Parts: sequence; C-alpha cells; structure tokens
Amino acid sequence: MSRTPSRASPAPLSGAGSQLQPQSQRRPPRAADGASIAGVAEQAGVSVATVSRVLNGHENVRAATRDKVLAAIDASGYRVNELARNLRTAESRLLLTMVPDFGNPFYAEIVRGIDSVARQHGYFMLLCDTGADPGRERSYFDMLRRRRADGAICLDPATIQQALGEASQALPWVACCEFDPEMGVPYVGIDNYRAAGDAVRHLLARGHRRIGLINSDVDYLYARQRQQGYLDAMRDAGIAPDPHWRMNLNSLDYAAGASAAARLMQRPDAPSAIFAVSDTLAIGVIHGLRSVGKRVPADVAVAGFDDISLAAQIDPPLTTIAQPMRELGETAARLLLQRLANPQANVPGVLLPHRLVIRGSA
Amino acid sequence: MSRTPSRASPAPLSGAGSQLQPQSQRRPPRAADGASIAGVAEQAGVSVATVSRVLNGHENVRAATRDKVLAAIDASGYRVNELARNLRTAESRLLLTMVPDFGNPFYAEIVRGIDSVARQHGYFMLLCDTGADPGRERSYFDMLRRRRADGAICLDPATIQQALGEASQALPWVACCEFDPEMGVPYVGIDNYRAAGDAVRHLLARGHRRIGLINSDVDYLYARQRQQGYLDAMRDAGIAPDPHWRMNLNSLDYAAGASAAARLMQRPDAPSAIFAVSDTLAIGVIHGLRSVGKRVPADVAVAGFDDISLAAQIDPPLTTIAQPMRELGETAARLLLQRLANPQANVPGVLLPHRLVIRGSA
DNA sequence: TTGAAAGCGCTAACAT
DNA sequence: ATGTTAGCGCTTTCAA
Repeated sequence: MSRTPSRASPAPLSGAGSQLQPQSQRRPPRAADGASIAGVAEQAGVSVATVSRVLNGHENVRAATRDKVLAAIDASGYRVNELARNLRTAESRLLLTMVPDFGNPFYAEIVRGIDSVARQHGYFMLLCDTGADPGRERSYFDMLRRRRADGAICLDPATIQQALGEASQALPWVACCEFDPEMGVPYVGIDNYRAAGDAVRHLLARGHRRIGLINSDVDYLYARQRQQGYLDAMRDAGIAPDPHWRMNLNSLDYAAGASAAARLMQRPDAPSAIFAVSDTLAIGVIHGLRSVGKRVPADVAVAGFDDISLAAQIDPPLTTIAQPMRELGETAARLLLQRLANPQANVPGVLLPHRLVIRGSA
Repeated sequence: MSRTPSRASPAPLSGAGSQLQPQSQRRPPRAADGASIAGVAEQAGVSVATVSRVLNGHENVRAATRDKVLAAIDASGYRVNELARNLRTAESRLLLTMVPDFGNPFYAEIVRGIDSVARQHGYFMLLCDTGADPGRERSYFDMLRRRRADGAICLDPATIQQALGEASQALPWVACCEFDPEMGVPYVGIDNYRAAGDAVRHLLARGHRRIGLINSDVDYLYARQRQQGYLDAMRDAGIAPDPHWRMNLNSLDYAAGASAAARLMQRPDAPSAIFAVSDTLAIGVIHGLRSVGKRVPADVAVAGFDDISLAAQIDPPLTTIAQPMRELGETAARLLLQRLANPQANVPGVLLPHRLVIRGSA
C-alpha cells in the first residue's frame, strides 16, 4: 500500500524567489568553478582514473604523477563531488538518529556520543526529531530504503519501534535506550528495573513509606520497567502503594512535572517522597512542590533519573540515577557501524551500568 | 593550498566486522530488492521516462498508465534511489546548521525552528556541533563545495565567521544570532545592544548601582554588543562601573556561571545585582551565589538572557530577556531558502524583537 | 603505473 | 502521452 512518495513538493517560498529566474538552463548547473575530475585530469595531463586514485589515496601512483595531480587540484580549487561519489559507491555516509524530542537535555548528550563516533568513522549524523509520532518515524525509516542514509539509531518508544513491523528488521538500524529484546534488533540501554528499584530503596532507607511515582507515557518500555521496579521495591518493603500515588504523563518537560506534583499534593494522604523518572520532570516537580508551599526535601523528598548536567545546579541539588549518556550514544553508533560493516553477523544487545547519585533533594 | 582531502579513512572498527566479509563483490551492491526504475518500467510495460514522470507527479501521464506504474511500484516495493536523483538534479536537499554547542537549550529551540521550515520545503537538516572551533567550522563549510549540502546556517561566533574569508561569501549560507553586517551575508538576530540595556535599566530601576556583568567570550559579537549596552546604560545612570565587576567566560554552562559568581562575591565591593548574558549562566550564578551563602534576590539580584523554558522553573524564577528563538531559526531557514531559490537577489538582514520578562530573581 | 571505458539510477530534452 | 537516449561525476575493472 505505501507507495513511493513523490518528491516533497517544496511549498512556494513566501515572497521573493519566484519571479526572477532567467537562469532556467536546460541542464543541471555545472559545478561552480573547480569543475569536475575530468578538468583536473586534463590540467594535469593524466586520465580521470589516475586523478581518482590520487583522490582516494591509492598506492599505485608514481610520486611525480601524484604531484602533478595535486598541483592541478590546488590550482583549480577542485573539490570532489560527493553526490557522484555516493551514487557510484552506493552509500550516503549518513547515519540517522531518531529522537522523540531533542530539546530534552538527556537526548542531547546521547546524540553527542553518537555524533562523535560517527565522525571518527567518516560518517555524518542526521538528527531527526520524530516527536514520538509513528507516522514521522515511519517516514524517516523510509530514508533507509531510499538510500538517503546508510543506517539508523532509534530512541523512540518501544511501542513505536514494534509498530514498524517485521519488514523493518531487515533494515540496518539499532535501538538505543528503548528496545524490545525480542525484536532481534541490536540495542544498548540500562537495566531500568534495577535502577528504579535502587532509587526507591534509597527513598525507603530515608524512612519514606508514602512514595509517589511520576512516570512518563507507558508507550515507553522504560516507563513500564521503572514502574515495575518501583512496585517491587515497595512490595519488598512490605508496602502496598496506593495507585493514586502513580501518575503517567505524556510529556517530559518541566511544566508537566510541576503541575503533576501540585496535583499529587492535593490528596489527603499525599506522598512524602516522589520518584520522577526523568530529571526534567523532577526539576518541574520541585518547582511545583514549592508553588504549593512544600519544602524540598523537608516536606517532600524528590529523586530524579538521568543525571543531566543541570541536576547538580538546582536548589536543592537533585538526587538521581545517573545514566552513562555519552557511552550510550557511542555504543549505539558502534553497534550500528558493526552491523553496517558486517550485515550478517548478529550484533548483541548490551546493558550499561547506572549509578545512584545522592544529593540534597532526597 | 588546502587540497581536497581524500575520503576520511574509516578507522578500523574495534572488534568484529573485519574478518568475515566474503560478500566483497566486484561492483557496488545492487539495490536490495525493489531494484531500479528500469525494473518498475519493465513490470509496468512502460518506459523509464514514464515511471520517472509518475514518480515526480508530472501531469502529462494518462490516468490508466499512471495506475499501471503505481501498481508495479506497490508490487515491487520500489523506492527511489535518492543518491541517483541527487546526482542528476545536482542537489543534496540537505541544509547544514552549525552551532557552537547544541547541548545549550538556547540553540536547541533555534534548531527546531530551522528544522521545521527546512522540512516544509523538502529539505533535511544536518546538525553540526563545531565547538566554536575554526578548523571544524572550515571543514563543515567545505561540505558545501563538495556538494554534500546545498546551503548552511551558521550560529558560530562572528570572529570565526570572519575568519572564513572572502571566498566563503560566494557560498550559499546565512548567519543566525551572530553576524557581521559588513560581511554581506544575510542574517537574522536581535538588537543585543538595546536588549542588554533593557536588562540593566531594569536592575537600575530596582535601585541597584553595583551591577556585575557575567559575559561570554568576546569572540561573540553579541558579547561585545551586550557589554556596550551594559556600559552605556550604567553611564547614562551616572555610574562608572568598576571593571572588576565584569567577567568574560569561555563557557556557557551552568558550572561556569556558578564559579564566576562565587569569585565575584569575594570582592569587598561585590555587586548587589548580576546580569548574566545567558540563562544557563544565570542559573549557574544563582547556584554559585547560594553556595557562598547569598540569597537571591534579597542579597543579590540576578537577570539572565534568552528565556529558555527552564528559566521559569527554577527558584527563584529568572528575570530575563526573551529572544524569539523559534522565529530566529525559522527566519534563518527562510532566508537561506530564498538565497537558494534566487542566488543573485540580495537577501536582507533582519532583526527580531526581544522582550524583558520580569520574574522573581530581579 | 597508467588509461579506456563501463556503468551507478535517475531526469529531462527531444522525438514521436 | 509516451519512448529513446544522453548524460550527472565518479570509481573500478580490465587491458596495456
């Protein structure tokens, strides 16, 4: 059913740009100046094959010849046309990274990790903000089939990944942070279940028994895993947590955390501690708590998740679970590169360690 | 002198991926399955030209023919090879965005604006973190010459933009936030001089006379403009600001602001108010102030710049100058698209309005 | 060590 | 309305 979309029709530019276009030549514009490899070959008095060999650092070129070619390149200011090279070598040297929201500092650091590894290996990273929308996700995935990108790293909710269907498994991609081990797609992440348990056990050790959970959307596997970690840690402590202490939010931004916390505090048996599954949420929670007159941690303790750089800077500094964000990104990129280099080797899933960071908020 | 770099040699993948590669065929791998436009043409019993016309939504195709082609496409799962299309049409449909640090939430929102406009016009955005390094900047610019990208938006320090030299002016790019009006490159930004003055005048109106300035690197034109705005506003109020109240930092992160503020407070005549030229810095400043026992705003008032979403969430909420970040990005993208559509038209520089947002910190 | 030539898959001019 | 065909600029066989 999904038919190849015709080229996105560029919406007309508001204003200028339409009327004055007498340069509508019959053929694609030629390279600005440096022209093509043929021009260099001619200038240097060699064949295009030789120029190509020099360009690609092949060994079998006489030093004198190479110098002639190099001189011609310098003189003409020639730059290789990667459009042509890409077609010929059948690779775009682009790696896709799909994130649900790159405004979130958590993703920013992961993306940095991906980018740095990609670059080291001669790839560029194309960052795509899917907004956790299945439609957009699907259309980005299609870039793989259209050879616009050589591979992809997906950080979108596991539910969305699963909705991609069987066919997607043949495509060169890996999952990062969010993954379904059953899908047969390489992945990297952390043990969310244990990490959440660690956070809750810390709160319990501080004497709290009424602990709230401010969670994200259950489309995220990590949300379900962390909830289970919370539930089991509570149960192991002999506590039956009130379901009203749990909230699921469809946004991770500060404001969402703030209003959720305020709402939570309206309950008669309001929690004395809150575990938020993201630092951005937790920071909002602290703000929301203050807005209803609660002190942190005196009245209500707060624990977050991720350890973004901001966590240490707010007041009070945030107790949180640190994820190795940079390494998460680097590992994802390396797994993808492995899969690209060797398509049939089966790449493993890998789990990285987390760490409880105790600061002032809980 | 700069000679065309040979293709970045992919560093060997650590571990797997090298030994087992029996699929080293002599020619580039063919499209996985859907094959090429020729295959579709054959299946549909038409010529490749007709398939191409259908693909690109040309009108001059009989409905019946179009349906045959569409059917063949659906049946084969064909996807257009954009590598080939790009070579033929001589465009990559990629727009470069160069930022000094995309971990900074300020840039994140601008990038969103660029991305959304780019997409609306059928382009993808390639995000490049230059780390404000002239070398990296230069190498990214070279992607334009190598036809890897059709145009670029640069948010790097004006000093670095200027270092690109004359030759760069012929390239299709625009400046965003940072710009030298003299360079003849289209730009969009705000009036930093007036904005800084507005912030300082607000502090003065609150009765402060000892006002500190925590500024970023003077490589940034905006840093010099804001400093001048600060200086003139002080002078107009009849105050000769102590040079020791001014600091220039080479980082905009939270920690940098925190330590700068702590240092500033050690002076005997420490300021009673601080104007930080970035919200991230200001948030760090508040933290630093607290760490040396100062209350905000009771002991020291703090004003920031940018109005990132976090600004309203911290304690106390930050008084700041709001920049229209999203619009900044959108406008930059539109200017670039105009320049692309009509290379010889001279695109204007545009200044967007700022706004003082008064909250609790000052 | 070098060159000639065959494509990579597509678009568009030109012919029908 | 449709088909034929010439490239886009490059890499890579194969032959010399």
